[in-house]
Amino acid sequence: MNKQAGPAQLMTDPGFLLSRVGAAVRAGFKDVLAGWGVRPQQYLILLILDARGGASQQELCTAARIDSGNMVELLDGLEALRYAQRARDPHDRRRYVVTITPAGRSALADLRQAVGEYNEHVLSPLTGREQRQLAATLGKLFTTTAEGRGR
Amino acid sequence: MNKQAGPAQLMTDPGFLLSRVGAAVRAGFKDVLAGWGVRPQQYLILLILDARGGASQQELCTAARIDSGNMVELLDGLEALRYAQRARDPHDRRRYVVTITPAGRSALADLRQAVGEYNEHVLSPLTGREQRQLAATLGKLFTTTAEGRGR
DNA sequence: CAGATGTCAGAGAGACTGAGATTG
DNA sequence: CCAATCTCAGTCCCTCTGACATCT
Repeated sequence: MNKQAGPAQLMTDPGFLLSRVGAAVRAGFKDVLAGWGVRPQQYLILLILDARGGASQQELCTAARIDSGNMVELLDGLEALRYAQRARDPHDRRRYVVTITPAGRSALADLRQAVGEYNEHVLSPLTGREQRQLAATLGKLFTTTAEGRGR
Repeated sequence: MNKQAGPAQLMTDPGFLLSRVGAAVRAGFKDVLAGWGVRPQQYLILLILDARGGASQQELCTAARIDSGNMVELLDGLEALRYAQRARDPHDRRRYVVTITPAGRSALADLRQAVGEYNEHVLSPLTGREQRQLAATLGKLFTTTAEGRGR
């Protein structure tokens, strides 16, 4: 087993590894969700809607860090699947109130199960202790890299 | 496993954090390289060419995990910048031998400096110990998530 | 009017697929 | 003929920008 991974120094570069492993995890994640016709961002939206009970598109954009230009198509897809629905906010008719449907909650239960299994699979090479350390360390980086996005 | 990942629980989900932080790091990385008119994949190619002294496009695709269809345009760009050049392999005229130019090595020195500073900035919220642990853990995941891609 | 919300069209990147030309 | 290498055209997803209509 030759290691052929290019410059060996990259294998210890946290920035490079973060970007590479993150992309690989995202790709596998996408494949899992594709079985339900749902994209990663739509899964995120369903999670938020389930937790909050309802949100404007603006709030969804902020919470999920999704550009408002993309949100339109993502919600169109969820409405076509009957997993979510839009309704004008009667108090402020510029806004839509987006809610998750019973069918959406049902699908979300399956999705959570599948995603949980995928996570276990991806993290299986690590010990439980390493998994917790990784989550804690990434949590730190998440809060600091989170700033500055959005329109 | 347990689960019930609402948005709050997502902050402790390693898979989610990996995908998010990885994307943020990749985006910042791209901005740094953009100052030299170089894209992340082209930087990777330069690193590999510098380490090996020369490679066919096929070898570059494998080492950098880049699709052969994309490699064409990436090398076109590096040739236009005079950072790399293609020459037919006289022993197998199907192949190109790609090499880095002196100008490419010079630019690469600057790029390494800038990338190093960016890495320090990104990882600054972590202690030295955490940085080493992160690199080691990601290294494990990299080898297992690496399989299966390529044409 | 100014500001907020949502929609739409298009750019650019990365990842991928399929077809074809050239060479071994 | 078959396989390997490279090129080209096109698709898909994600991100971002700018213009626009609607509503407060």
